Amino acid sequence: MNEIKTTDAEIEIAGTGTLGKAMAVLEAVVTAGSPQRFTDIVQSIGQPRGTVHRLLSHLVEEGLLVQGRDLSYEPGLRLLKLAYRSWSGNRFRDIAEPHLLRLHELTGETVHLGVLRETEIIYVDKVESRQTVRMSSQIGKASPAYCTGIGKAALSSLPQPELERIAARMRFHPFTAHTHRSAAALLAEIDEIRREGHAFDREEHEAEICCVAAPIAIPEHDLVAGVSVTGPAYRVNMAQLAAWAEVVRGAAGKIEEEVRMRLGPGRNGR
Amino acid sequence: MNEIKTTDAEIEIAGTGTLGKAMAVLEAVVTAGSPQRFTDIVQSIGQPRGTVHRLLSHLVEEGLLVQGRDLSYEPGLRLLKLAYRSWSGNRFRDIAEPHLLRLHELTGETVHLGVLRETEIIYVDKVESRQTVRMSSQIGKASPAYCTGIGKAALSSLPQPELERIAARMRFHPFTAHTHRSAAALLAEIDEIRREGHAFDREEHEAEICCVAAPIAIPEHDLVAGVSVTGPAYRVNMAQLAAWAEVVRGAAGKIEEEVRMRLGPGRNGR
DNA sequence: AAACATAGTTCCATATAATGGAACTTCCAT
DNA sequence: ATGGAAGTTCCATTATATGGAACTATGTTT
Repeated sequence: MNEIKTTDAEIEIAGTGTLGKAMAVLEAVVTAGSPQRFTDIVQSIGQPRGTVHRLLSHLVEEGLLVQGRDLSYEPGLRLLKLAYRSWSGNRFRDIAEPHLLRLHELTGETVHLGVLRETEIIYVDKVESRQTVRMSSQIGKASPAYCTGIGKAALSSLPQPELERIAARMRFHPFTAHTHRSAAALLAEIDEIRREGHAFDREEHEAEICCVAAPIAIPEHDLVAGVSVTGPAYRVNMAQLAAWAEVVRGAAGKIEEEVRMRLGPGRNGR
Repeated sequence: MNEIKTTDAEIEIAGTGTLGKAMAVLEAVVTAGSPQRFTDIVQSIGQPRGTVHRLLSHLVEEGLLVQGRDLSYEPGLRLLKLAYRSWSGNRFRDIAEPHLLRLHELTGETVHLGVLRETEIIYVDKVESRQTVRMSSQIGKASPAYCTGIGKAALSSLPQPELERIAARMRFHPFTAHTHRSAAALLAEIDEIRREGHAFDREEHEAEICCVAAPIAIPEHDLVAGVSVTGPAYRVNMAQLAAWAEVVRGAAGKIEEEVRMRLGPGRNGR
């Protein structure tokens, strides 16, 4: 029992016992994006019905899921509450915020702060270009590292073996005509990014969206992140982005420095 | 073992077995708001060290917590990621959004959407008055129901027995001079709110902050929520709030109607 | 430096809680 | 009515969580 299923559609279950299974169920429901019925969940998890049923009851009792009158399961509010408290108490985000605001004032475009987690970038803060498009945050959104400016910048600050280990786990989905299609192509660009100190996203993730990003690396806190300035291609051409590269690098450097100062050295002063 | 500890400082552990304990540990770390050391956590949980230690390892392995070099524990990014997907896939929020924007245009002040969960209101969406003060969301923030406009509005739409059950569980913390100090006082105001159809927050939660709110109740989906328009007391006096009451009630009504239409009837057409 | 104190980690026999196959109930369609 | 699909409950079996205690690492005092 408890084998790791490797079928594509199924979610992997880690070696964290009961908690791992419960999280796999939670993830399955949350990822689906629409209310999931019992049978759907059983299928995506590949665990016996009795087990899945009990896990679901526990998740509902904990407020992590809610069950509607049609018996389908949806994410519960407790997740939002937990995330809010994590976010608002996050010292890295807190330290970076004024620098993001300054970067926004300088450029007038949207500024993002993202942290690398395995092969993904998770956005932890954002300053909107205007309130126009959509009102609210993409905070918590996860995007692949290989096709985003922050992602590539963050990757460029990793030691080569670590970078290669992570690159090997990526699945290169071709979002646009410009998306990297292989680890080799990505690694080649990373070399260049290391020399330049900044990365571009040339409509690699979304058509018509470009950005310039710089890495923030604080190895003594296991933190690999990045800042970026993003804009629509029609308004922000490559020359403009290149011109902003320096202030973006500057902001990244200042954030790095301030985090070092305020968070202190890690264990053993390493 | 597994007794429910009732000491004030300790976190209660539900009857959800291993998951319940793991969530109690997670909650303890997240709630603390600062990195928690092993011993801190053991104390706030009141479970044996061996057990807590293993739970922590599993939570770290799952990405729900991260452990710094000084061995302290902090919330991990996986929480943000899960919450983002829950939030962006939330149909109630999605349906309500245009109505919130319209309300913001009409009033020019900050508009909130919140859902009642036991004795608390959890904010699920927000339209900022300006981008001035702080850039980002209080989405996911939990506030007590008895001292917020949305909270009182939402409570007013509950059947009396349910209301009384919930009111009995509240602890009336006196945030300001105007905060209700007892269930009796709250229940009396709820009576009035039921007659009027809207609720005010007269600086009851935060000094200098007022609001007017209206309830959104969709019993067939177990949804009790509210919308509000909030402003600083110096700019928004009671007369102004009273004048907005009607549009707020209107927005709440339209949201209610549209949710009923698009989410369909619950089970048994109840 | 030695002795002490404190914090974190590992171990393992035991008890408890998770497991999962199967029986059962409910709901819906024909 | 009848058949079938979806959801729920049951319970003997087994795996997993438990937690007291021993252990290791770190840091403080004399």
